[in-house]
Amino acid sequence: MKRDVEAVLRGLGIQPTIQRVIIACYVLSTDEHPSAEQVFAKVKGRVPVLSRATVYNTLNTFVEKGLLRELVLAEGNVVFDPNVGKHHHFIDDDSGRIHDVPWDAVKVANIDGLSDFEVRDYQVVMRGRRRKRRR
Amino acid sequence: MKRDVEAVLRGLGIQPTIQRVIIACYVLSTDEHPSAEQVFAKVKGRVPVLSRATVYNTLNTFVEKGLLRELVLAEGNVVFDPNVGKHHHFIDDDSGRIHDVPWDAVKVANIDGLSDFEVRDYQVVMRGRRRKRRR
DNA sequence: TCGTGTCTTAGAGTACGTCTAAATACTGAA
DNA sequence: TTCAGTATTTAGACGTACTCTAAGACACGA
Repeated sequence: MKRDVEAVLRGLGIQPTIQRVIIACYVLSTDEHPSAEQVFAKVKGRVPVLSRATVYNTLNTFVEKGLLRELVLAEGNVVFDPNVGKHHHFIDDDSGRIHDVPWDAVKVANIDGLSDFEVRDYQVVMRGRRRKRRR
Repeated sequence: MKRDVEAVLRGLGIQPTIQRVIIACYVLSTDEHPSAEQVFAKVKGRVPVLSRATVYNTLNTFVEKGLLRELVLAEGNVVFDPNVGKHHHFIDDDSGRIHDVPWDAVKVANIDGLSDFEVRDYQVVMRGRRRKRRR
């Protein structure tokens, strides 16, 4: 795991320091959408010392290099999404948790028909209740 | 204008104080999507004294009562939208400005087909460049 | 080994927003 | 009108998320 991550970072031109590798290991393996503070809390124990500034710097670097995507969907904080492919988002009213929705699950038509806007990127943002899994 | 706004506020069960009327006049007449700080800056001059807390309280009250909608789309701050009907949003890469996109300009299909989620509300969020108006 | 540039650190600084306690304004009843 | 109770506003303290700064640690090539 660590090996792979190191290679990925190097491939993006990011020097794989201990801090960066550990942060990357965490954010790339979780299927949550953690905020910088959550990352800080999770990763802090796994490394001798770690400053808040490093976490913020590292996450921002990852976003710049395309390893992560930054999402601003809910109030109060920016979260990071290891899934950089095209997909939509669903936000649970109860828990506030963000879930990925596959690109093809929802169809959007006529984006190109807008006369005033040249759309580079888009997504559907949904809010509501998560349905109980039927078994 | 002031008269109308007073009536609207009263209709929603909001006591129309001077501060609230002036704030409402501003946010309801702008076609921007101002943040609380912007509202504070704009409105400050028009009333003898006005505290930051009042602006935040008032805007939150307006949202609760359905006069405004709160949007969290772009980094850094919550903005308020006087257009409470269904519509989509476009965010200009260059200026960061948010533009409304009519509900019918874009078609979304299969929202109801999602098996895991019960969608209460949704919108398409687009990013890109605003096209120069052709004349 | 040395030197240069990169990275990390702690803590100060900033921005946005909420909370508190006190002062003021409004309301309805007598 | 007067009064009491409630609602609203105020200044400033507080909280949280995030960025900046200056100094030290580290990495790597000559």
